[in-house]
Amino acid sequence: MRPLTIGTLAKASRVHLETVRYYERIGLMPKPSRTASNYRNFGPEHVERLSFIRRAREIGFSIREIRELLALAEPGRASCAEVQTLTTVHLSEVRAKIADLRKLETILAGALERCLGESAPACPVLDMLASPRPS
Amino acid sequence: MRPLTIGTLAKASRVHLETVRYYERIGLMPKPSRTASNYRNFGPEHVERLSFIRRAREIGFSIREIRELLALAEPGRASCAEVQTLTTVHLSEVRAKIADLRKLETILAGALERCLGESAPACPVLDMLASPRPS
DNA sequence: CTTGACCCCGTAGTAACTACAGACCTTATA
DNA sequence: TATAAGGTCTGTAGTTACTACGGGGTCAAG
Repeated sequence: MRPLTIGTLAKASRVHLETVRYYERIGLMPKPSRTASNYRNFGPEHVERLSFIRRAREIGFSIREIRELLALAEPGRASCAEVQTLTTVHLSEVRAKIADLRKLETILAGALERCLGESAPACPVLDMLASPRPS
Repeated sequence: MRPLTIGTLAKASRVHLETVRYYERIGLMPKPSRTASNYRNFGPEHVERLSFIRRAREIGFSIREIRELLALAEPGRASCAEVQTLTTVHLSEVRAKIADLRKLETILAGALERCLGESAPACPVLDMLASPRPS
């Protein structure tokens, strides 16, 4: 098969082309070999790694966390326990964020409900933002 | 009372001092008057406006949205309907985010559960990230 | 041989701050 | 009055994770 150019790699792993270059710049992806005309030349292992990264991003891991995951995924380092720790931390962050957003949801929905009620002398949303003690 | 310096204003409205300057730079806060020695000199209306902004940020409104809210809050423009629209849009964004995070939560919790199960030949989290079809 | 699609690099822009550096000013204490 | 601590000034750069651009070189098809 043809040498894998950056565009093909990007499509294969469903990562934006410019993002591939970005990942290389920040050292998340290894520098690939180059053709005579200086084009990047990737192999299947790059597709795999890049797809791994994309999936991890989709699950909400940060670049820093992905670096750790990739290190832990190295052969010989099958340290499931450490991966578990990382994932647990991440999960609890996700849960904290959900809890926060649910509070916001309640606040916003409450204000909007008051908008629909008849007894609104002023705008309930603006009131809430203007006064120190929102309902 | 003393002229309200930036530090005092920051404390009173519970906004980081540097953020106050930032808000002024981007035109979210009006430029205050200055003392003879070029210190910013604020009044109670600044505390109010800054607190309004902080509460709106806490509820997750973007700076752009807050600009609109502030414009709508101007006296004479009591356009509750427009505020309601803005808030409704924001609420649906919050709900969408919650839905996304809940999916992540399920995925992460599922992988971790498999970690605890006995039948783990490899790391379930890494497996999930490595294979195109996670369970 | 030309056209269009691809690739190169470096830089700058995005959101919403936060953190300096180096200078000046004010207030409290000795 | 001197000085030391702490507050304020400006402008710039760093943060996260990209995305977009400009100005060029390269490759494959017709």
